[in-house]
Amino acid sequence: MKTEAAQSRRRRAPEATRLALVEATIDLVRTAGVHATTVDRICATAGVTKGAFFHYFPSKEDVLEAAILHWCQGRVELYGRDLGDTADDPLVRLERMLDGLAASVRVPGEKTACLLGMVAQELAGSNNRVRTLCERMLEGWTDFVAGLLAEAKRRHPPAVDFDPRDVAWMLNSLWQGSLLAAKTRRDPELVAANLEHARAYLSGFFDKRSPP
Amino acid sequence: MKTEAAQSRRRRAPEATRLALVEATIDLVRTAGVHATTVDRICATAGVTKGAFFHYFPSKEDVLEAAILHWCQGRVELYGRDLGDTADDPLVRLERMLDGLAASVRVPGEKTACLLGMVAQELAGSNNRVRTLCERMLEGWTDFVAGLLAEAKRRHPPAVDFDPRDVAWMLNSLWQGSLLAAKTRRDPELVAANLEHARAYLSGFFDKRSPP
DNA sequence: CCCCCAGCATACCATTTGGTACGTATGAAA
DNA sequence: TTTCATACGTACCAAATGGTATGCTGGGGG
Repeated sequence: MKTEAAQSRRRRAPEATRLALVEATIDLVRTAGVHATTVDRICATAGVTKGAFFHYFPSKEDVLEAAILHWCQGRVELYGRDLGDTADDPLVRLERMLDGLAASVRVPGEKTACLLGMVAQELAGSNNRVRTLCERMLEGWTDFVAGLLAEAKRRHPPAVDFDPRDVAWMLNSLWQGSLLAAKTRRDPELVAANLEHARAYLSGFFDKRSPP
Repeated sequence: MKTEAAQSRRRRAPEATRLALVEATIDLVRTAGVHATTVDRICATAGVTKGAFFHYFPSKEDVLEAAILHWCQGRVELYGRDLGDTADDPLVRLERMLDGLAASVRVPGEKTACLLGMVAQELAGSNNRVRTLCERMLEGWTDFVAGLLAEAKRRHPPAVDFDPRDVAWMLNSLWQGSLLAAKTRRDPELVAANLEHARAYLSGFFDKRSPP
């Protein structure tokens, strides 16, 4: 961890310090959950003191929200690259997305956990502010996938009809549940196996070869 | 909450007191998570004092484990009833299971949360004892479903081959993820919709009508 | 009838936690 | 060169938390 904010202690680098705190939060929450991630530990991981922490964030809840935003933005960028050109066939882009997701849990040092899932599971029942934010983020991702599915329907009239948003939510749910199960079993390959089922299910809709 | 253990304060009812503590733990953890569920709150909900708590459980982790065991036993009994006779067609029993799961989130006062999922999400990365217990419980459920699927394969040779355990893990993952998403969106119907996709996927395997 | 131990209740404790008060260093502007 | 707001660091605090020590109490065995 210990970003450059640690070394350049008294050197002014506000953005770097803030980012270090946000990334430390992401890292800690993903491994231990929200409540087990204390402000002190965030500071220690980021290499700054409490004074710095509360200079940037009025409360612990505020770093959490910043962390969620930063995390989701990062994921959008990551998967966005994987998907390739927007002009490509939506079905191909969908395939690339599944490949990208499977690949993301196979990265050696990477934890098998989604920040959004961790936070939502822990706080959805008790903190409505955070719950709403998680809902918005989940919805964003689902909308994107639903868009791909809708475009795929238009370009490749499916053999069986389906509701894009409905299917997108199913994929999102399966993804979250897969991470949960994989982490519990300590077997990232479970995610890949589940994504293969998702792929098979999707291909069931479009199974007659369609014109380019 | 407040079970009869509250009223019969000085009345000796060891089993009732223990059960009250376990059920209070289940209830609280399902809504707020593990770390947010304090020993004090468990005691208050169960209507007993800390002295009683530590008389039955050496530590907080021990109630948690007892809660997990009790919860899983309760679920096995609940769904066991829904499935009907063991001699029935496994495919029919599978359908009943999906119906039972969908129904379980529609119960009016019921929370949209699985104790196992909550605990696993929060502790799998930090507490190996509890993680292992959760893994065993998840595996138990998966084995059961895999057994049904294997029996279904035997009785109704499927059009497309599949690995029962693999599919069972997928269903388990989808279930957990659906609860997570439904809780975040505050929409239990999402679970039902996702289970319909599961049903459709399964029927894809057995889609040619087979003899009774 | 008395004793004694399981089954609680009460009071307390050390540590941790989120948060505050306030001091100090830095660099850019005047 | 002085000024001054920003960007931190240090020292502290009240509350919460998991856990302990110890005392009381009722009912079943002797």
